[in-house]
Amino acid sequence: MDSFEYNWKTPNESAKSFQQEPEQVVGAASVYFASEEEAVGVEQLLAEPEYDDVVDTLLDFNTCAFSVPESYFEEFSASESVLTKIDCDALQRDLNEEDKTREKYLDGLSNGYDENHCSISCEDYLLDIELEEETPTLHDVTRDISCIGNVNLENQLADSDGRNCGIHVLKLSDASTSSDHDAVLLDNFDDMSTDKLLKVFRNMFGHQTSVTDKQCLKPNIIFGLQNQEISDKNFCFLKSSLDSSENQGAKVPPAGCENLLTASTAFASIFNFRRKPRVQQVKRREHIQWNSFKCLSSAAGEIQLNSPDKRDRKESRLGISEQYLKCKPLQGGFGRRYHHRGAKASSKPLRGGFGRRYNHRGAKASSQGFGRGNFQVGRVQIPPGLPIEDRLIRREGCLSKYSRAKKAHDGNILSAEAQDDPSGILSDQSSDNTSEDDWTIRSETRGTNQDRKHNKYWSTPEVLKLVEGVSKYGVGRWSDIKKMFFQSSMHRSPADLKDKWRNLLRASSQRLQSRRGVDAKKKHGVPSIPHDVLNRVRELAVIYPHSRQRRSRISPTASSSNVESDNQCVSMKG
DNA sequence: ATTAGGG
DNA sequence: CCCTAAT
Repeated sequence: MDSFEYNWKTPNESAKSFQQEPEQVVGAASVYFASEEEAVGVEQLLAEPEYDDVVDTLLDFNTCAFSVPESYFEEFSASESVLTKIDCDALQRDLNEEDKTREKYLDGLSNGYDENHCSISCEDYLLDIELEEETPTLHDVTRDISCIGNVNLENQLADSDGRNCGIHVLKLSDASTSSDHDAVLLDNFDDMSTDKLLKVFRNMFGHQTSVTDKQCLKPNIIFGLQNQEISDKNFCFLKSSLDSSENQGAKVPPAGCENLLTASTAFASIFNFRRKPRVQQVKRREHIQWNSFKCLSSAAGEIQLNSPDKRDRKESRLGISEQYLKCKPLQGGFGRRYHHRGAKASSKPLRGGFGRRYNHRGAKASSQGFGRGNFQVGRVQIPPGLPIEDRLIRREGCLSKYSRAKKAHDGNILSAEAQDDPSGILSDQSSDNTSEDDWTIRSETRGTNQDRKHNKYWSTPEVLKLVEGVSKYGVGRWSDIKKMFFQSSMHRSPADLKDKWRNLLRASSQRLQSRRGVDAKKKHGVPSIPHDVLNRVRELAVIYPHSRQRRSRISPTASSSNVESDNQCVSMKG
């Protein structure tokens, strides 16, 4: 029953509320508040000076997430008088207690979602903030909630005056879920059957309601219409009646709420639940972000507002991200991803530190010829390996012909090099099915991917060579080993040797290789390291327990006879 | 420039 | 595989 997804309450609670008397049903809120009471309740809650910190409590910029514990909702829905009579002490206590468990919520958020709590993404809202300084702050948004509430009040008044709410609802929700292929005409609520109203309600909020009273349904639907209209205005999901004589004063946001569009968009963004499937989530975010951007930009009169096709939109988004955010992660596309690596600009948290970046690393192109350093342009650190065109292009988010050709050329070289090594397994970049959520210019960079040097698995012969080299030179003289045993292979830098040795050590010290791990490797076609090799590694580990520096202090006589010869060999050579 | 060690 | 500090 994904129709409950947008409810404030958990599915269980919602189900429970369905069995209650209609009067007790406050009307489960959807993405938007389903009832005026709830909207006003939130407004009042946030407006209360005692709850000034509520916003801060709920909105944690460090995680870019909005966490609302259940207790709040209970407070919301329990009392008929909504929030004005909430026991302040109780709420405060809840807040305090919640401090402790808040991290748990947030952890849950970062892991996906927590069944018991609504997690709400505010990234879209933050994007809004980023785009325009005059974009409302959260306080503005909360203030504007009253605006939304007032709209409802006004319209209720208008409605009670006998005026019609002439509205054509062209498409209130996803067509696949809508059983109404025809537009629903809400010319007159009073003329509509209860069934029809229920249908409208379901289409609007995505779930059914047990409320059968027309008088209860009407405000909900009106309110939903207003919000939906406001939010999705640009996409014409709903449009005002063509008959202007009929709908005067009925459906338009009242004057003086000019910024309602923006505000409510931001508002809706805040309350955009994260519990939807990922794909939907991405779509929704894209939608909202574009909408927000459009609103803001049109206000600034900067860009034309043609509805973009997908590609244009993407480019625009890139423009936004590059220009305004400057810190969106840029993921490398190689088959196995160890960490998220991001455009290095984000080493410093953006805007007072929301968004902990755990292991986002800079996109690096440290091929051997260029050393391992980066250089920095402004706040953005650019990989040194790229030609200047590409550096600029990364900022612009579009590619010139030249660079395309260049990249293709590089890609050929890369693949040719890969073919050169039959034992190496090509990293398949195509299997990278990361969603469009990442802000990479993947479509452009794919094929070259200089973010990572290579990702060639170590073949058994290579491992043998390494072991041989270590037994000859000892642990730590990686450059020597590289020179002697890996001269031909241009990849495998000394550091790589060192890393591989460390991995070998790790593998060898693992008592019983977990059956699962081995199977997984076999499944992926990765040749597991022969046991005798691992044994040899372990031997060498005993012989050369530490790095070269330390080892030099160990008296050669302390080593076993087997090592003795090796050491002699080393000393003879070096 | 190399290496060790953390990530 | 990348990054940084240390040498």
